[in-house]
Amino acid sequence: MQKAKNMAIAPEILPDPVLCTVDVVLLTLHLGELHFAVVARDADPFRGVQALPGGFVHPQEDADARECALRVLREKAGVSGPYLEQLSVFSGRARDPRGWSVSIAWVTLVPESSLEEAVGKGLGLRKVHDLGGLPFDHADIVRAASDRVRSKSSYSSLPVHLCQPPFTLPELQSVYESLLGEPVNKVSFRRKMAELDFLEPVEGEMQRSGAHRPAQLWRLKTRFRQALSMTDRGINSGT
Amino acid sequence: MQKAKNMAIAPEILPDPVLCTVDVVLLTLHLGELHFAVVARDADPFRGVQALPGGFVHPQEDADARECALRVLREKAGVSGPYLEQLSVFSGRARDPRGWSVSIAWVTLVPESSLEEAVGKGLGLRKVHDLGGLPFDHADIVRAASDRVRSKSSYSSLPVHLCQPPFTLPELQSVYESLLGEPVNKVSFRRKMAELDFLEPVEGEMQRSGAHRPAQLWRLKTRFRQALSMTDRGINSGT
DNA sequence: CCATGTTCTTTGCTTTTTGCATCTATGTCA
DNA sequence: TGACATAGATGCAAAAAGCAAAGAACATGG
Repeated sequence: MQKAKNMAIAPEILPDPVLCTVDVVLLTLHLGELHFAVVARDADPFRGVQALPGGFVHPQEDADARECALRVLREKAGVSGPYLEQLSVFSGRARDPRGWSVSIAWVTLVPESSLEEAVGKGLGLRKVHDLGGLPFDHADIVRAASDRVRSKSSYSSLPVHLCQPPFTLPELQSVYESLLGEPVNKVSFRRKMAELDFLEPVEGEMQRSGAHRPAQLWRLKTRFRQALSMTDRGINSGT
Repeated sequence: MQKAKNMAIAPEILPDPVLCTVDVVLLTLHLGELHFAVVARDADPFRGVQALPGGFVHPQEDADARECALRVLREKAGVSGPYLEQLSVFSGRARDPRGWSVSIAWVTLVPESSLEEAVGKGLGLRKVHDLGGLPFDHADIVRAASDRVRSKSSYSSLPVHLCQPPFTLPELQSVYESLLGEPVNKVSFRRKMAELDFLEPVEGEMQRSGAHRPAQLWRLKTRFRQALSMTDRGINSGT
């Protein structure tokens, strides 16, 4: 039993309780636009309202907050083993009517195809600029996640997690362009991918796209599934 | 009274308690090396051991976690109004013998001169690579803070907070070089500062350095006291 | 079975940015 | 007043990024 090992806290210094929760901004690209996942809340406050997938930390189940976020993702979105990074903590007495609370917010990026099943079961997708009606400070959280992802997109491998492997370089480029909001020079893009060195070719080429030269297929090198590859010079606009 | 307004939580879904604390990595430059501040813990566990300044969140006093971090800085290090940014959350059941805990970790950068009084009153300074004997996971926290600051140094105004204004460009350059761990080309550095555009000249020049041309004095523009100025291309090595 | 269209990929420049050496400016001090 | 030291500017060389256009590889239709 865990409690038996715990050290007692003198009652006079025992702090007032703080609600400790986790919220996940699950991002994906749908029709070339960044979307985040919402689920209907199953309890008050805001029962039935669409909100970020989240919940209380369960000290018995969760070894740490990352495990908690992964559990939430698994239970509410059917997602396992995604790229997951800590965003920020949102805290204070004003954000939750139940009292002083802490939300440990996480961002995760997945290809749209990995959400198909969950979307059939009630998971919702909303554009990251469509923030109306969100409870608590979830609008702030989504904004922060979107800003973080967009700013990291210009100098890292982050956007690759929105692509279902194997994928082609033109496909990946269009993902980068969606996040950056502007076209990218093709040659510069390929030079940058070579420099970042997080892709490896997959044998066999794709041809389904029709009457033209087939493209090489690529996938993420395994050592970059959690760690990002970064460069000190970003990608700029193009043609 | 705050409690009166709070919404009740049904007992069956009330989560187990989580200890909610704040820890601050207070960084400064001493003799050209990055140091962090430690204070002797005033309670068990680890009473008397040198640790990061920190403490429990006080829901009555602190409006949010940032306010809590500022309070800790004020009470334990005599620092007010510094540049302060959230680092990360360190959490889990293993990091604190009292139970499942969350530490919201913050980084702050101050000029050495602003710590003189607190150092006289028992605040300690240790090199960021000297992590022996720290309690909890404070070594991990300091490492994360040091990594964050070093990596942001190459493309942002962050290091300026280690300089007591007014300062000269050569002084600021040597601060950047200390953080980057390598010399920086003088012309590139000045071009980058001009591009980042976070400095404004102070009338009057310094001459105390002796038998040579005096240098222009500068200070941080007020709008960059909390927000950083960033560029998409970093500073590289130089002569 | 070859010409045509389409997109992927590479190549050869032009333009921009960065790095380096040097030159000038402006003070102190003997 | 001239030697010295560091601040700051300037001009050129090297490197990187951007752009246009050529070449490659396929499907399709005459």
